[in-house]
Amino acid sequence: VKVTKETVAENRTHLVQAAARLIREKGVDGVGVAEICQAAGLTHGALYAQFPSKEALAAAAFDEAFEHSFSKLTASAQKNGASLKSYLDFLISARQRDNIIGCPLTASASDIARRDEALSSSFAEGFERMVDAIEAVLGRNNGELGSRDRALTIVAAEIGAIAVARAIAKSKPALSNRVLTAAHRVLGSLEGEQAPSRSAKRRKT
Amino acid sequence: VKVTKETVAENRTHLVQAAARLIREKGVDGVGVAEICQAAGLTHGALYAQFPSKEALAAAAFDEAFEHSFSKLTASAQKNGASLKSYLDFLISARQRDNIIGCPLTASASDIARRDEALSSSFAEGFERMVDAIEAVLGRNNGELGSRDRALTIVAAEIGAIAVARAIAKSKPALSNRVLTAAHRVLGSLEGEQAPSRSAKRRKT
DNA sequence: TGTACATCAGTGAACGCGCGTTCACTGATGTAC
DNA sequence: TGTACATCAGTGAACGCGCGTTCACTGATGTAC
Repeated sequence: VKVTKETVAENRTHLVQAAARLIREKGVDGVGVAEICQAAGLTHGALYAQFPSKEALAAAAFDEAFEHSFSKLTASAQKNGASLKSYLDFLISARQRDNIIGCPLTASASDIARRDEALSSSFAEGFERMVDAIEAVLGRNNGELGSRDRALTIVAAEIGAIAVARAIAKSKPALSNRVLTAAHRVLGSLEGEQAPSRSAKRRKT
Repeated sequence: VKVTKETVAENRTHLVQAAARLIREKGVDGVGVAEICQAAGLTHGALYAQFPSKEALAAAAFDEAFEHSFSKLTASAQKNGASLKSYLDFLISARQRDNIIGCPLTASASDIARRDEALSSSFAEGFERMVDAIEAVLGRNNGELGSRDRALTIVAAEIGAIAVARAIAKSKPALSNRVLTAAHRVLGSLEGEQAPSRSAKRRKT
């Protein structure tokens, strides 16, 4: 049944969004194409009119999920002043841990290493964007630690903290919460002192 | 073919070790029972004389891998003085990233959340042991951050750093290395100052 | 604007395949005597 | 110690199942005239 161009685009969007949600929830191997297509309101055969394979859909879903998550992050952080604390409030929280359609970085970190290079590239790009965003709100000095090193560590640590918190949520919920609050507090301490801004310097002289 | 009790025990060990290696490498879903049994020198049917299911073997493999990895960690760290740096040298390195039979915490963090509670418990136990080991070598004071919070964060961050380094190794090897060195340096800064020991106090008075 | 028809997104049955698991069978082990 | 036999770890064919993918077909769309 041929459909309008509009419908084609809508169907593709539904497909990608359904894939993003289900893959985040169950993993790439944990969800079938039939289930994804059904969630998108289509039959499983329809997928192959839009994508050459399940893996290609997964890559598109990953990009989509990252875009969505990143825009929510920056919106939330900027509303609250774009400080390191505002980012951490969003990223390291029970809400993020329990969120079905949360950040794809945290959902599939250890999965990615075993998949196509396309997914590795997607992941790396998303990771770098996140690191850039964090670095932008860090002070320049923190002992001998540069802002880039701290930003890289904060993002990697956030990913680890959420992954751990999710992994142990079933068996040790209290410890899971503790990991989140500890990581939030400790990573927050890496903000560093802001080097005097140019306007502040000018005021002094 | 009935075999001696010794052989039974050996076969079981081979089975668990092969499973630990292959699951770490390919993930629980990425490796089949036939492949595991073949690697252990058995046919696939033999598994069910020892374990009720693949998932049960996976749990045993996880415990085994953790035990093995933890004993190597403590041995290596104690040889080098059991400081935070000696732990980080072992845990956050290219060697650890590329190691096939590395720490199971890092291999399957994001996998665990989607599996049985048995695996979640195993993971939580391993995580806590690691946190205890790290906390034992931390100084008591580091600004307002308690040693428990810092230890929890260091282990979670280590897991995240290795997961990220593995995920992006294929597409951005330089960035992968940078994540490791950054995490090593920044987490090392969380060691904290040692509160004066009792003997030192006594010397003062 | 109205008509004829080529296009192609979507359908759903069917495909081969590999999976985890089962089971009748084998034959050396380990035990009872 | 020697013999008879029950045990059961291991074998490998077979099972049902769900997977990703293919394909002949459908029928509304969108275009050519």
